Amino acid sequence: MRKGEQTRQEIIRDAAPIFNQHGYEGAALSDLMKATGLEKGGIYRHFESKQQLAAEAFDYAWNLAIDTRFEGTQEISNTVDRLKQIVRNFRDRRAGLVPGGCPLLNTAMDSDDGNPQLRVKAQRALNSWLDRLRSIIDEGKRQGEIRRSVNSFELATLIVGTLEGSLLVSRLHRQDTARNLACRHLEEYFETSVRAKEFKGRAKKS
Amino acid sequence: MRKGEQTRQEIIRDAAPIFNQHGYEGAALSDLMKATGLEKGGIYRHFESKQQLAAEAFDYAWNLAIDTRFEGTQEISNTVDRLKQIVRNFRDRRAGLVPGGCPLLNTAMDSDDGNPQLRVKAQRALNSWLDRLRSIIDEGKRQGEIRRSVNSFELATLIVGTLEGSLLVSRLHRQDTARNLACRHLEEYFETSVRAKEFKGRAKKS
DNA sequence: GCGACGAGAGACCGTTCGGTCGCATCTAAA
DNA sequence: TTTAGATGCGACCGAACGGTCTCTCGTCGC
Repeated sequence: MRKGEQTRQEIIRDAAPIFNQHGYEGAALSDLMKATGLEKGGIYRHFESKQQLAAEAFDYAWNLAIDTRFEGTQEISNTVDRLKQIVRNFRDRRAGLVPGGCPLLNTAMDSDDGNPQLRVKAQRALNSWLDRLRSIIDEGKRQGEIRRSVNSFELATLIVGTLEGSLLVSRLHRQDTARNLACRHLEEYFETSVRAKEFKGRAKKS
Repeated sequence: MRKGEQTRQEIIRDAAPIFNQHGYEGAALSDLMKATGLEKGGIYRHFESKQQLAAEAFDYAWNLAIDTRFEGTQEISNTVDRLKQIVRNFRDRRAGLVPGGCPLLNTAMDSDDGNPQLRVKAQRALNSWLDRLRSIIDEGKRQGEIRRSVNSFELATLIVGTLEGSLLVSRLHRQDTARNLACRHLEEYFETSVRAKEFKGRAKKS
């Protein structure tokens, strides 16, 4: 019983990059066999279908990604600075992740037509990410660090959209320019339009 | 000779939505046969491979998209207002496009691993889009409508990244919120950080 | 109206797909 | 050491894949 569970986890770990790089359809069982070093029967012993394996591989990849993006941010007391660190994490911390880029971006596109099971997983992943950002923004508003005029849902959506979009352009261009640009833009935006102003000036725009 | 060329164009037109919705691998020949109403031999009479058909279908879809996004913008003399109209076009003008969403976004993701031919096409499409935006921004700088401090390449990249990212989130969420938000954000950004402050004499309403 | 050729059909090809299953082997508790 | 259940192998399956080729039919210049 012990050995089996260990093998199962290894399969997930080895299969995740394949799914993340090639997509669900593009990840052939032969690829998964090569990556895991197992034969077909060895894989199907632990998963009842390719779908199920893909689902667990996505969870593995996404958890790794989301943990990395929020890494070392809990200690930052000021919420605006915390948001800035999250943006910087998105830009800088790419080591240790599952190869193939953001699992959310990949799976969202991959499952857009067909594959409802993976699509639901991607939607939940997006929502969980948005929720974590929203709660930070709401906390900031409560603490007076973020302007009351800021809509937390809208800001969270803007952050996610901007970051993921820059990722797409960066990947197509094969260079980091777009990602760096988006991060700088967001940090600037946080300072000019999100962070609550001290009493020296009056907030004038939304 | 005439009949053949007409059929060829019809195949491209009918195949484009299939490729745009399902991706290259996901678009099976049987799907293309159903969409075109032709048998296998009828399709291969006009295209020497699935690859070639996919490439031409992408060109068709992308030209339609890019034309629509710049539709009715040449007449706008002020460059900042022109940029704003492009953003609005991106948000609003979705009728008449090839179904399945932005061909650039789709093909970029689809060809990220493997399929170098389509990837090159996507890269060129991105560059052509960026170049058209850059030339507008440069024109604006020359005419004093856009601040000299603005880097045209960076602004163009930011616009594209923000728009495409919002598209992704919108599609995953199955609602337009993210797209509308991104457009509003960009328009605001144009006014606060792009439009030159001095010459407000030629302010033009949209 | 005829003949030549362009156009399309569809049977056929080898390969690969996801998935199954009987069997050999390994593991670990008694 | 024994042994029963856990684990993994790989031949096998039907379906679907992209692609080829021959043959028939429709179109169009003469």
